[in-house]
Amino acid sequence: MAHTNYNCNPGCPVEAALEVIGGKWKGVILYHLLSETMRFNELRRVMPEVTQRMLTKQLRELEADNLIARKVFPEVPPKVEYSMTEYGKTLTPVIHSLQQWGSRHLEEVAQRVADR
Amino acid sequence: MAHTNYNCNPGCPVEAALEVIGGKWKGVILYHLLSETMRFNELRRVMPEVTQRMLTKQLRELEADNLIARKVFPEVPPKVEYSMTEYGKTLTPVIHSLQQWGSRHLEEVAQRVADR
DNA sequence: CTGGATCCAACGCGATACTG
DNA sequence: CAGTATCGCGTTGGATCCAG
Repeated sequence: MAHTNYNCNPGCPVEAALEVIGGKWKGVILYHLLSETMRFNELRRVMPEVTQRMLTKQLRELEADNLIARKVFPEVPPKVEYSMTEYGKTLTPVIHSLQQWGSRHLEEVAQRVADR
Repeated sequence: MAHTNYNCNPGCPVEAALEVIGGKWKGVILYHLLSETMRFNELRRVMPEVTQRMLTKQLRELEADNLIARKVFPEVPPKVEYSMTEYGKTLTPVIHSLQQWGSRHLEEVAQRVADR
């Protein structure tokens, strides 16, 4: 289910992975959903700078790729929960290493600023 | 767990990481450069679908973020080598996990197709 | 609350031509 | 070989309104 152009030397693993999780906000979405199931507006709250339109779009794509599950509760007011699928959970090492590196990177950048 | 920064903004580690390596082709570029130093046209060859313009741009950004080094040889014809910086090499776990997951994902997708 | 539909500006990106 | 410059279009994505 390619959303960006699929045009790889057939079988580059990194390209294949980025094809699926390389969307602008997908990494962050997966990061949050790995820690807990969340509703639509909960996701908006932890990612304030993502517009509703974009959040919806990225969620749909992740769902189409079978990484997350969308569960609608037939209630009023509506309630929709997003959670990782079993397949999506296999991304744990990827997101985890991203988080680890990001943490150290934030320190690194802060250090560079402090040095000035 | 007790110290995880739940509220993502600002300073979400995953966002910070994606900020730097989330560019459309950066993951693939880093993947290749982690295995070996390469010249400009060598990179083009292993990533045929990336235009020259985009490759140049992404390389410049990675260089600005101190992840890769650009070494110009004052020769005719020109020769420019791109390599990982020491800091860039700290991305090894990230790229590695991406590659691992991508490999299994390719098998998964092939399996889905075979099932039909 | 959880979206879908529409309009429109911004710019990412490709194509092409040119240069040291 | 390794870029830079310019043009132009198509997509992205924000803002807004509407709906179940």
